[in-house]
Amino acid sequence: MDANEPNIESIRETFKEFLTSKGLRVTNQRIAIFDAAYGHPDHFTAEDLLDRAREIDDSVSRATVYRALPILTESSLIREVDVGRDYKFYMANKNATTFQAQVICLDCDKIFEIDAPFMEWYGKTVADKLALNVESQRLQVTAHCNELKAAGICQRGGKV
Amino acid sequence: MDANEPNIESIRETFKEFLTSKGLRVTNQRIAIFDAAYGHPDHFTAEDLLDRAREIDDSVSRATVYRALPILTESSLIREVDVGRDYKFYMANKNATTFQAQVICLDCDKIFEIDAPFMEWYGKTVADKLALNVESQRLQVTAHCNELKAAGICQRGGKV
DNA sequence: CTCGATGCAAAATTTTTGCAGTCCC
DNA sequence: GGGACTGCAAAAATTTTGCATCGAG
Repeated sequence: MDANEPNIESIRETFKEFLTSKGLRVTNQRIAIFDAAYGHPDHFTAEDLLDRAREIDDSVSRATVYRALPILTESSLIREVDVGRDYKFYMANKNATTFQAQVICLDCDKIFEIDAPFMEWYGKTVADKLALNVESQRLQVTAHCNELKAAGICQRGGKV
Repeated sequence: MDANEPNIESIRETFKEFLTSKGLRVTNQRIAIFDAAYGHPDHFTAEDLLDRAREIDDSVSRATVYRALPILTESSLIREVDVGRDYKFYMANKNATTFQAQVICLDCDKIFEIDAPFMEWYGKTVADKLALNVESQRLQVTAHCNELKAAGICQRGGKV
């Protein structure tokens, strides 16, 4: 945790303002889902989120989680991370200023976020060359970390 | 179609040899599925492939298609292209020598393959810096082609 | 009050699997 | 002839949807 990142209370207010500005209602369930998402330090699935949200408000249903996820994504407060599994991952959009790529470890099955600032250049290049309006980009690396695995520490700490 | 690309007959033989070398059997269904895949000029889904394979051999079942896809992928004769939809795409692995990225057009909903040779450098960089064995990489750009759309020709020809 | 939001359960969708019969080698 | 392969249908697994009810504004 970074000491100078905005605290959850102020981000929660931002979320409420986002809902109101879109003409959506501020419900207990939506707040519980937001809190669950922001309390999660890692990537999470819809099902993970449901479990956590229910610890906060046990009336939260699966359907509501699935209906809240696009809203949270649109607000940019969470980010969808699709690494090609059957289900999608999400994560709280903590203050990352540069493009994030994912490293998916085939040994420990974890997803790590790494900076890939050159992707901003790449997006511009593609946009110019092909006359496109780039909407989003995705860069993923699937890899083995054999040495680490051998040492029993495939599980890397926060920063890769 | 490129005139000097290997013809389907010789690639089919390669596939048969691959099956044999793996101790797998050369069945009519597998050959029909192979032919259907290689006869498809574009990206296709499992369901597309089933339809086409059934035109060749109507005994082909959905289960066999799903069971054949990993084999074809492992043989490198087809390539999996996952762009984050509910279902996966595949395509015949025609002679591409450099890394291929995908451009997904939000207007015409098509997938275009483009060369991204710098990804080979990127893979090496990641491998070195993080002590990983890179297994695969994925680079995708989602975009609008508004100008083209306005002109009614969002549908770009073969080469982007 | 009003109408958006919710919970529940059923549906939808793609992919996988169990099993009895088939056919490649 | 033996065992890998196949088709069929049921199962899995995640996400979506219809509908009656609830509750935010």
